[in-house]
Amino acid sequence: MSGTGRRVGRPRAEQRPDRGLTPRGELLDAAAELFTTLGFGATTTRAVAERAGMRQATMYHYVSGKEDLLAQLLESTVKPSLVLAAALLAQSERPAEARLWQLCRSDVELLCGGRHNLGALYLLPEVRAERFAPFHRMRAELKGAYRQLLHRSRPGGGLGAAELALRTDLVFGLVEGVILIRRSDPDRPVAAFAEATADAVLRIAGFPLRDEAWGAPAAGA
Amino acid sequence: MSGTGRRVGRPRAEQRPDRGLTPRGELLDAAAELFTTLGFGATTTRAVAERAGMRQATMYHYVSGKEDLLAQLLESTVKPSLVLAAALLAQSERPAEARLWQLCRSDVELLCGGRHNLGALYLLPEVRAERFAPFHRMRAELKGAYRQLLHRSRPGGGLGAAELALRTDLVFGLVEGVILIRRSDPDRPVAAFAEATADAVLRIAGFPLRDEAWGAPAAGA
DNA sequence: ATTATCTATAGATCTATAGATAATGC
DNA sequence: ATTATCTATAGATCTATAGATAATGC
Repeated sequence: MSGTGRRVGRPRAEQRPDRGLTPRGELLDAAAELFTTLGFGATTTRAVAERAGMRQATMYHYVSGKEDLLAQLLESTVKPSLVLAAALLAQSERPAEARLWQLCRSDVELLCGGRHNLGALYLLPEVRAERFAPFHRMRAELKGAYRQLLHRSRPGGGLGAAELALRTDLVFGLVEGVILIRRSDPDRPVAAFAEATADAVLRIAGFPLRDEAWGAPAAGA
Repeated sequence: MSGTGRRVGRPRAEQRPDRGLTPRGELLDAAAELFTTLGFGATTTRAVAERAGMRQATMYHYVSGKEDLLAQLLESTVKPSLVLAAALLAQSERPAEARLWQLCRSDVELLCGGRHNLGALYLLPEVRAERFAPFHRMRAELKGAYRQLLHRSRPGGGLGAAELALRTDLVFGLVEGVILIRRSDPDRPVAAFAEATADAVLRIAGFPLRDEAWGAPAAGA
């Protein structure tokens, strides 16, 4: 696509090795680094463009501004989990608690695995703006999946609506809380941590410890 | 202190009802509102000063700039928990799990109780700067208290160092995760939520559900 | 001709300082 | 005299647009 060799248009002022990204991809990558490192408000369009290898004005050829980049970065942190959640909800033959565990682990890996702690962008006040409604909708949908899996799981089955909502919040809070944990310890190995978080979620949900009693697939609710 | 009546100095351009705060207090209050609402980078010195009832330049009479305000706001979100943690660590006659539960509840109430979601400021990239080292030190100290209480509690007693560190992270992550929960549901009643979070922390720590088995004071480790 | 990029810049900020001013205190 | 505040502003940005330029495509 953006392969080697001659490309149409005036050459860039500063040539750099081709990273195999589209210009928009280069901008997103630069924005991810700068937003999480310097902050959104403190990041200038010049900084983003220059780090992406182009002049400030050129950026407007590809995006309408910083918010455009932020919106896409946010959505990229939810979409894969949302796709997985939809698949898991359909697997009604598997015990709900095993599916809940898998969703948690994978969600934590997504939040902790990327090169930048993009989850930290969730808390930006700017994200409240109407412009980011699609992101908020996706996140609400993901939370809905957690709630359903909790509801269908063994100890969740008997819960009243209020109690179910509360546990959903706690579970979702723990999963997204890994954003803060990652912040204070950025180099932690991800895989084991993701599993430990998924274990903890099941404990919050009301299951006994996995290494004590859980492990063999339990009967579905 | 800043009571009624005549005050030294040129009067403010726009007179407003006295809120009983010092000028610095008015600035902190304005900054809390604006930082959490608009974002730190997007908040201008003019906005802070004007909302506090003075002109932009006057602000420099009291603070050296926005970062000064941010530093003090951050510290105010940890200090009360730190004081409580020190007191609890000294109460060696009480079961550690009861003290852990109390610390969690109180920490959540602090994070969710204030007029603004100041915890959301934790994730600002600006906060990494050397200038905020005191805040980071206080937070690390609070986390250390959680670790000790976990260690001294019944199920934590037998944990290896790595496992203890992991559970400390999960517990601390869940408690601070309430910042994100509050963000998506700002008007939740705090008291019940704080207790539910403390219950969840004990479950993560390895205790059975409070409403199933816990409640009577258990023997200390 | 089309495209991607560049340079240049108008207009709108924003921060932090300098110096003036309008109160009270003595 | 002291103090708290004001007005004014220099200097440094930053954003987004206008128009020029240097490639490839046909």
